Amino acid sequence: MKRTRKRASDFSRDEILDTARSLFVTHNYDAVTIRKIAAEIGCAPGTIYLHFADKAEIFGTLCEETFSKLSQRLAAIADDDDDPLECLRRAGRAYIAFGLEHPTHYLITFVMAKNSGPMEPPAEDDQLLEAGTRCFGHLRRMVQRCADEHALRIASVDEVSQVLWTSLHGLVSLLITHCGFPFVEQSRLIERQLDVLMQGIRA
Amino acid sequence: MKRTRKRASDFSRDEILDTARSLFVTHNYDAVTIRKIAAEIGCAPGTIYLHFADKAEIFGTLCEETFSKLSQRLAAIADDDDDPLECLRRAGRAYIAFGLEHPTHYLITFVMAKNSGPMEPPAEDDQLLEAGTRCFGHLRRMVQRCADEHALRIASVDEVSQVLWTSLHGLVSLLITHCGFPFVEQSRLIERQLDVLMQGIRA
DNA sequence: TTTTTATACTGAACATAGTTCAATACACGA
DNA sequence: TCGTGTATTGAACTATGTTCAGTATAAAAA
Repeated sequence: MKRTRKRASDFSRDEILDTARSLFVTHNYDAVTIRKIAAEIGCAPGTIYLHFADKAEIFGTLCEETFSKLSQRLAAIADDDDDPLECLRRAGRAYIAFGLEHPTHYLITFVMAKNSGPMEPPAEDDQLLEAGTRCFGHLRRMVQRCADEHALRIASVDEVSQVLWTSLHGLVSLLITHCGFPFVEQSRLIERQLDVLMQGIRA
Repeated sequence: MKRTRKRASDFSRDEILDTARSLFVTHNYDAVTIRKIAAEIGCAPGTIYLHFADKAEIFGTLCEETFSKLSQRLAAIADDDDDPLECLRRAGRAYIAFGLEHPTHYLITFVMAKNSGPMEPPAEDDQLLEAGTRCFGHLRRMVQRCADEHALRIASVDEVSQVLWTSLHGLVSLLITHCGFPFVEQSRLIERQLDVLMQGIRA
């Protein structure tokens, strides 16, 4: 015999992910508890661990899933044949919008990054970082196209890509976490940031 | 009688802060436990709470203290009579260096920001945010000087200041947490970031 | 139909957090 | 020496992630 599926209550991996995803919209990482997920879907805490090694794996899976959507958006923009500099600006805008739409996912992937702190082992959360690096790949590809058309002041595609990414990330993460700070009106700040960055890299 | 000081072991506020500070250098926020601090200085966990309301207050105090140093550094740079754009660049460099020197303090103040997550109340950690906003004040003052000398492309001092801050913050926080990412050589990336930002804001 | 068996599931228990508080120890004035 | 007020204790409370011996169940076997 190989399979003994189909029980009255069969708690699937997807059911856990769905519940976690919905709790995620209104609660942050610490507030979404294994016990709360279990209670929500009506199973015991231990059941969760039949499908996931630990809490991080649950949220890592959700992040991967969410960032695939960002990856698609960026890919679509990168495939446009518009002015590459204009593509880059649109990609930046899309990146920021995405972060603001999925604040918890964004924070978990890019700022918590588990073990975040000095002196910790590199962690190498291959699974978790993959989503991010894939997105970065699209960004880098767009920068490359700008470089190919001699539209950049700076020769190194890596340097430009990383400067853009870190700058966009700073804006997104501060807009998400520091709601208290008296930022200027959000969309204006975003456009200004894009202005400065584009002006800073163009030839 | 008013004071019955001087016991065999008098656990002072400073002793707690000193211990926490030293643990901080090699451990992140979660790893520095109330019980570990207590064990280190040889008192009971409860003793800590005679001096601090909770764990956040301990680390908030340390952050405030640390960021006062940054504030001083920035103030010194801001008071220079050099070319204001050059001051700004030096300030950016100092800000980044500071973050890399005090990674845990930096993360706690600017990325964790307790309650960080969507839908949480603004928190308004006046005490904790004060350090940061004071530093931002120096930055803003420098930007103002650039504006006074018509050295900026963009009229709004607030917009420029915030764009600079968020961009610098993005670089610092990613360099601290994402040690795994294949960044280009660190000092080169930092200078490129400053290049792009300066080029992006100058008239 | 009854028995066996592999597996999904349970939920109490473990380790570790932050935090509280009744009980205790102690220094010092009387 | 005693009494008093305070500094200190450490067990206990709640809550977390995680584990695992035990239980229930559905399918295969008899």
